[in-house]
Amino acid sequence: MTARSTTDTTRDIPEATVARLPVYLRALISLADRNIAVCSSEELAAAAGVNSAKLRKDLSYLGSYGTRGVGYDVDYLRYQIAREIGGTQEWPVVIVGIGNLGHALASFSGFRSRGFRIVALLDADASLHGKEVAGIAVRPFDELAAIVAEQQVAIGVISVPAPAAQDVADAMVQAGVSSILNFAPVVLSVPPGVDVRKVDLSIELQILAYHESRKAHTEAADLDGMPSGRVNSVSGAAAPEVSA
Amino acid sequence: MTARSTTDTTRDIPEATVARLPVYLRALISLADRNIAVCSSEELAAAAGVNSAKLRKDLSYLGSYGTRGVGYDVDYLRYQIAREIGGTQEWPVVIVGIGNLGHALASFSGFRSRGFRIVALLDADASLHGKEVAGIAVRPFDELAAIVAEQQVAIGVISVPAPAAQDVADAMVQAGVSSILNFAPVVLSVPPGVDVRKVDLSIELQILAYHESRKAHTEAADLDGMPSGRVNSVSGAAAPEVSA
DNA sequence: TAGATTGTTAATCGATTAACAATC
DNA sequence: TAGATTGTTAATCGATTAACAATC
Repeated sequence: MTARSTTDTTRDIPEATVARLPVYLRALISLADRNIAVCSSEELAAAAGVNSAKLRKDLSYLGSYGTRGVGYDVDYLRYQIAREIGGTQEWPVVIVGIGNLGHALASFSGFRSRGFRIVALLDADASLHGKEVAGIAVRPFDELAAIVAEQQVAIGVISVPAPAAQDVADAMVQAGVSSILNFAPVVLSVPPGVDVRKVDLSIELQILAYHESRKAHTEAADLDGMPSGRVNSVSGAAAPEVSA
Repeated sequence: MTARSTTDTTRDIPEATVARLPVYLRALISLADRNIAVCSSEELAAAAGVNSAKLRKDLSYLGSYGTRGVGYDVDYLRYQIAREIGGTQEWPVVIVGIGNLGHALASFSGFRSRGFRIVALLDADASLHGKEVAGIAVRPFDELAAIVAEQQVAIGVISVPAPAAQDVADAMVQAGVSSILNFAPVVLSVPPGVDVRKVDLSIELQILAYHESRKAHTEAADLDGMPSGRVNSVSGAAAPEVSA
């Protein structure tokens, strides 16, 4: 019955909290860049676009890293969060599908700076092989298994057209990848133990359109100038996981 | 106190449900393409990667569009969902920031096929002006206000580097855009009434890495081959909205 | 000590799920 | 009528929030 490892230091952190930790980390980095050494939960929450109660609750799952009456040491908290979310190690990543989107992903500097190293770009299209994208040569899709084994790749990114996505996922799983970020607009089937997160660009727009179409109705009623302060907005993609 | 319009036919649909409606719509289109005229909640749920109880609950917010003992008429349900999420009209969209990502977004065929028409590509970089991307000429960022007004643009996409994102958001809001899809890794401030959704590529990978780092511990315990069926995975980005 | 701010509790809210009565 | 499947209810679960005791 697959007993849990006994080394269970891992307090389990709620999914919603896990999804916000990278946001807090980014906010802390931004504060550190501005030479701010200490911050209150109120300040950090503002920088992260959440309310302070939620922030404190989230941080409480990690431990007690603040000082009552004072606040949080920016560098210390930053280190603790980075450690918690595995940001202190480097993760090798493969990208499969080097079309427009794959090209953009390969060129995206944010991955590297957050501990992800793109070790290979793969595409089934032979006309792309050998071409360099962001300084990395595109290689044949067939080499996936060898690359994953050799470089210990745990995370794969799928940016192929929808009809090819399931086959790519199957090959990734077969090769030993156990976390997949999927940009193809399809529901992937994967065995238990494999995590899939999906980024679906049209769906994001469709959700906006839904709310937009509802706004039209009440627009007239809002014309009497109501106070219009600014609100920090975060709507990170907090997606449910898959497969135990 | 901004009274609600009296034309309140809108049963209010939970956010989590709204985020899944586009997934159901896509599943129905796929069924229709395979000439399937009727489906049960069980079948549709499988195609959408959710369980059938959730699907039925979600659909119940729209109305009673099924037939007990029979199932759902694919075309009819498809139409009803499309109507509900505003997919029967066309939404003009502007994209600001035509770097690698903006280029990929402009070329993405999924937008057009889901009722979004890209009416303009804007960039502050003069060297891009006049260049065509996906058949659309890149224009100066300055023209934003004129374009939004002229084409009645409600939805804007931000794919500029992080430091420029807030300025772009401000200009969009000023011009009359009230829904923003933000790809820049920053927390945007917008006035109430403006919706922001955020797609944050590094954060998606960081969430995967978090779970991945926890998997390592229990790996050994899982070696005794447990049943490993397949599981449909959906982890759409179900993001909380912003600003009332 | 007085003031500030954390970490935690408890209440509330929203989402998920199983079960089943309604009904084709 | 018997079998199938929806739409809804009620229980459960997880996330958010306000409030405040603990404590620097």
